[in-house]
Amino acid sequence: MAKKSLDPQTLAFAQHDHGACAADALDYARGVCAQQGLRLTPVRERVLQLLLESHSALGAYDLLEKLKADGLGSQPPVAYRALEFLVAHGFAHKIERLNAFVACSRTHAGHSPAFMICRLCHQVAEAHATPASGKLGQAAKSIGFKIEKTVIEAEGLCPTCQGGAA
Amino acid sequence: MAKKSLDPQTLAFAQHDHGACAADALDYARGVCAQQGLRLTPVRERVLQLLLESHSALGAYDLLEKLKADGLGSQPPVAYRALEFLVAHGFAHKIERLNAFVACSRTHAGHSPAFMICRLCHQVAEAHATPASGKLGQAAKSIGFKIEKTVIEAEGLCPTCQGGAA
DNA sequence: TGACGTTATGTTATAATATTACATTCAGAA
DNA sequence: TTCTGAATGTAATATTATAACATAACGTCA
Repeated sequence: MAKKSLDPQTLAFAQHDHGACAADALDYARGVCAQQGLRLTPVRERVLQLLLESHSALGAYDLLEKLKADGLGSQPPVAYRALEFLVAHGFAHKIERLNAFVACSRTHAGHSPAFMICRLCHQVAEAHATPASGKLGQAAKSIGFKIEKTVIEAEGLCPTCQGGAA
Repeated sequence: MAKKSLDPQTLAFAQHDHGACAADALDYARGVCAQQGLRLTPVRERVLQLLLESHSALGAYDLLEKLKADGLGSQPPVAYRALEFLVAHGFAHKIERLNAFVACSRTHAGHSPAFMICRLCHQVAEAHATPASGKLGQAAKSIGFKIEKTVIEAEGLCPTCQGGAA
């Protein structure tokens, strides 16, 4: 029985007001873009919205279909370019394990994220990692490897799916 | 100036007798297979050999080309099936970040590996991770997420490439 | 031995993910 | 307005991966 965490970093598996969660994230992205002179264009904003609709990872082609439905672009590069922008600016992350993308839960800036992927419900929770401090960091240091980026993804069962069905 | 580590886990970036390194790994795999009644068939053994030739990750299609040259199979499933076997039994690992595969440096059994990928020379070193103990483990525990498998991959510069060229 | 069940391989086709290249349009600065 | 760079539209194609089914090899046990 995990404590009923309200840690916004790992919201995905907790009950929460998802409408507000998504709206906040979108507002945040709009703010950052305004501040930094980034262009949150219709395609980019729509992709972010689509990612924010759930805490699941979506493939580029899933997104592309929805964009099509909105009349916002129909060829793969449209989706990939929007995702590239969102990832570059930290509004989304790629889940390498799934070749898919999630919105950033953005509760910490300039972070090095870690993800927990439920193999049943496919939701993805984001946590903050400190790769430099663990075994990996030690190993890197001891051999002189300079870490620039880390991919940290755990696959398993979320609290809900552990109890429930198959 | 990292210490001249002889840690076999992170051999990739250190000078070592690679012929022996590869031969040992192959012998080890043969032994395990003999012991456990696993069939290290010609295709599987050849794929392992190919992976062992370098400490770089190879794509399934790279391997397939080499298999072709050996007359050992020419269609994708041949390579993927051999890789599936090798990964399932811990003789190789998939590097999710690269959609490619490396031989296991197998210096620890039943492990949870972490990888360091040099973005210049493309070599990959393997280290032993303890995901349960770091921030990720804490986060998982606190929300009740049950980790079954972890992907831990660092991208950056190996000692050699830091000093050297571009 | 030979018939059977299982595991592995061969092969075709296709699915899923991602990028290149080039034309066009749009937004903002000069 | 004109220019410039950024963003988008679009076609084509590259790369990674799997499904499905036929055939062959292997082991076992009657």
